[in-house]
Amino acid sequence: METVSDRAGEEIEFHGKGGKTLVEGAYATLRREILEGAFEPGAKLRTEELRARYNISGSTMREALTRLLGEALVTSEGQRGFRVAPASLEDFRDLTEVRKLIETEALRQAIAHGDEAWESQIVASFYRLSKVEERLAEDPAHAISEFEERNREFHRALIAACPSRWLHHFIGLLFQQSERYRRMSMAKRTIPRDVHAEHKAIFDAVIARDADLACKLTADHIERTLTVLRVALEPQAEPRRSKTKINS
Amino acid sequence: METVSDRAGEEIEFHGKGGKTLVEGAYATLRREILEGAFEPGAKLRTEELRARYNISGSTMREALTRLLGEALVTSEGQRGFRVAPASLEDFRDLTEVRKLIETEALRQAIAHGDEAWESQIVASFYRLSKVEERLAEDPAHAISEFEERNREFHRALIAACPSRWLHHFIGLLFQQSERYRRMSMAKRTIPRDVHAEHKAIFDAVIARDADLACKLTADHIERTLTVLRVALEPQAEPRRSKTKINS
DNA sequence: GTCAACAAAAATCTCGATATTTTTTTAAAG
DNA sequence: CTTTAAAAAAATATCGAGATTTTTGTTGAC
Repeated sequence: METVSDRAGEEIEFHGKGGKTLVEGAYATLRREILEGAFEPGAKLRTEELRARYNISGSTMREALTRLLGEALVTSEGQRGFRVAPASLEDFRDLTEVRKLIETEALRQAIAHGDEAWESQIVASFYRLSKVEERLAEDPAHAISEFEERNREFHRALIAACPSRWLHHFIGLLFQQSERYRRMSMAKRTIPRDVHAEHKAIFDAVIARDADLACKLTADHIERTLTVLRVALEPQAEPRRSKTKINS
Repeated sequence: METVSDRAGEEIEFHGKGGKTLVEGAYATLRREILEGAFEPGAKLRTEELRARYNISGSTMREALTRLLGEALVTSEGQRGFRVAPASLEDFRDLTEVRKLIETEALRQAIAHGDEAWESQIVASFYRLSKVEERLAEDPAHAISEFEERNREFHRALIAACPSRWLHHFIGLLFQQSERYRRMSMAKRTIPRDVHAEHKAIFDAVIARDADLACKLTADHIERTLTVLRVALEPQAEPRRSKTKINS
């Protein structure tokens, strides 16, 4: 089992999936670290540095970085290497709008096509999500990653019956992008928010097969994270900066 | 200037862009070759073979392949290499539906936001497209690549005023995916089709800022290529195959 | 002091060879 | 003749070093 050195030189595991290739391991680990904010948006990603961090060779590291390029989590420019994808309120606003458009469409199709197996998967994932939401109030720092996982799983279950592969693909990309901002939003939590109540409302509407209501609630739900982050950023709005880049 | 060996061992140019890296060169060339159908959907892409074809090393070739992975033009599985992304009527049907959803939304936003500069770019690209459409009737085989380029440019110009980066990104991916099918559809041309008239109608509606009409026409325009390909495939529908993979 | 040219350092990109895994072939057994 | 097992071949994945480009630092002229 491979290991990688942590920030100060500790060693953390390479996410013990046996059959995987080194590229896939480095890719998965770096992706998570970017999403969790271990690397600042826009930060330089030196191959030599990362190569050493993950104990792999340069070319292998480049291949892992190139994968993240395809998910828009890193950028690469000509002859001057890779960077973490920049983050901005404007980007998140855009992301949110497109997500509303695509995810509500997928939800509508899922409600139209879904069978009992689909429903039961929603029930199960909603239950699992609810459990971790309780824990989130007590121990936010520790439960947040598990919350993210179950939140993703719940949202995936909702639209699982949508037959469009391309909608699923795009939603996956957008959801992942949102995760980065969502974590920032939770870190700077300013507005009190009953996420569980939102999920419950969506859950009820979907099980009741009320497509219009479910889509409306989902759109509001997606929008709300943007509002929270916007409020968290606006008060300290320095008039000098116009583009409001986000630096964690 | 690098060269690559053609099918029978000839040498063709590496798309003479000077400042590019070898990875970018191989990536761009292979992408075009896949889109043009030089490699069959689902075909194995042996690194050794490609490496020799483009005169680059294995790791560099892998990096180029990984880029195409992010654009869903190739697939990669665990420890068994890369393949050209499969193509199927079902995939094209899905692609078409999603494209209609996203591209009409972008067009609506473009019409709402567009200024005079936007309009003039549309006029220019429509003119350029019209010119090559004339040539297309006489000399299809030779004009097709130029038609594809100008067609892409026209469609891009139409939605250029849409402010959403993510819509642009997805539309770019979907348009590229469609290109592969579009070329198949043109090769097996069965139904007579006045593409120029379709473009003209869209052009007029957009310039008149009639969003509803423009979106309707665009959706029909996108749908029509699907219909053409469907008709071209259905007559020879062998009852044995259920999934109707497309093998050029 | 600022700018430019040049040199040194650092980083990126590329290569060719090796280790590992999968696939094919061959041989043996039931 | 089919199935199983072992060996050989082919293909993938990985490495570490070298070539190329960008960035940083220094010197000298104006």
